[in-house]
Amino acid sequence: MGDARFWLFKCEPTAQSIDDLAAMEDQKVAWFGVRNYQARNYMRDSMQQGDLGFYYHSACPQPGIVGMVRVASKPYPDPTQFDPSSPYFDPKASQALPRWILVDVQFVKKTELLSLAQLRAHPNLASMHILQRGSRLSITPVSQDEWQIITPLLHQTDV
DNA sequence: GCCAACGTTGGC
DNA sequence: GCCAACGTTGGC
Repeated sequence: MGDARFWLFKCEPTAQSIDDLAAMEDQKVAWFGVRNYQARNYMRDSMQQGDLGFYYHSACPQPGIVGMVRVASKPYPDPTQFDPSSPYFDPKASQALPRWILVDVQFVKKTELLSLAQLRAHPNLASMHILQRGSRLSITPVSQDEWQIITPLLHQTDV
């Protein structure tokens, strides 16, 4: 703890693209709907306000990194778990014993697509979590080495 | 649309 | 506690 950490946030662009995030109030959104314990634990136990992350578009024609984001809150209960009308409602969760914890994620910048194929092609990124066979976690840690390899490959978009 | 990989559920 | 069945993810 204490050291800066880096993350990768996966999201389907049909659900919430990097442009959608940039268009939100304060360019910030609660990362609701995570229902995987490991991903939850990262948010609850390991993330710190100010940590940086990559924004990754998945399950789409061009999967890959499309921008940079920042952890913009401390962990707090995901409100959708208490909402019976939400698809993320969890009847086993209560206000006293919330089960699902999230953080706010804030837009930092949009970049040109750094595709999954490009990531795979890089010899020094082979151990990246996202590149492992069968990797499905929606939130994964990124090592400092990986961060320093990838950030220079992210090019500014002309907007 | 296919299918491999993974997490969860529930019977026993 | 085991494990088969099932649902979901996500690249291709």
